[in-house]
Amino acid sequence: MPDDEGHPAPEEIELGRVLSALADPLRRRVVRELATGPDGEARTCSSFALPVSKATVTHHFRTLREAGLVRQVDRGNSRMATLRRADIEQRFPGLLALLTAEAAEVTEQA
Amino acid sequence: MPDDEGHPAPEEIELGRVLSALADPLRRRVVRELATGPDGEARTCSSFALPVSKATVTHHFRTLREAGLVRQVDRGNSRMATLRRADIEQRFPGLLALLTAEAAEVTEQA
DNA sequence: CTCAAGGTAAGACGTGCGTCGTACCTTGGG
DNA sequence: CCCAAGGTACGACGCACGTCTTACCTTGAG
Repeated sequence: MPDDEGHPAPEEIELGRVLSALADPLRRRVVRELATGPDGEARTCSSFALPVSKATVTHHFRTLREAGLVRQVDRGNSRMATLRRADIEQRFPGLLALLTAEAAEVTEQA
Repeated sequence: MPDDEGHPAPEEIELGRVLSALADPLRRRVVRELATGPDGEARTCSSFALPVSKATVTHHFRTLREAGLVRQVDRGNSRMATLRRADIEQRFPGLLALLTAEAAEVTEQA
């Protein structure tokens, strides 16, 4: 298992940390976008166009990574982030569905 | 609908507020105990024996109430708290199960 | 009636978190 | 080779949150 810097093992993922991570709207938005997209999708941090500075983006992704929600792997120039869908689903079944449901709400509020 | 002081309507319950409320271990413990117990169970704030002062207990229950997780009704001398199980389940299906699952973990960690 | 018990309100205090700017590192593209 | 682009590290700042103490209110019990 190479390069697991700050990535908790599946059984080490704690509910408290996950909930704290998801309490922030920006982080929830990241997870939501990843959960809505195809499985295994890898995106760069900057591709989410969060309305904050680079440093803050790094901070949020570290929080998501240390909570066990996202996996980050170096890919040359940039760092790709993927949703740990299976791990999350196994540990907290239905959690991701709650987030995507919120997305639907926001969308249909027109 | 009498005495809805600070109790959001079912459709007003926001995921962000709920997650923030559940990010605190003490509040999670309260909801967990209520979720584990029988439906409609009403308990006083003090019956949870939280390791904090009375004022802090009041603060936590206000947070839970304003998030829409708990309903508080005056009953003479004290104030009874009940879990809004149906509302939560309708709005965020599976959420309570995640909390009770955490309880199982903590229990079986012997 | 009187009082203890349960809760609340208001204010204070420390810590944590979200945010930023700056400096720095790495790497692929020209 | 060189540089812009993507990220990170560090330090700072402000605000929100968890906590407490104190004072106060309400109500059932004796």
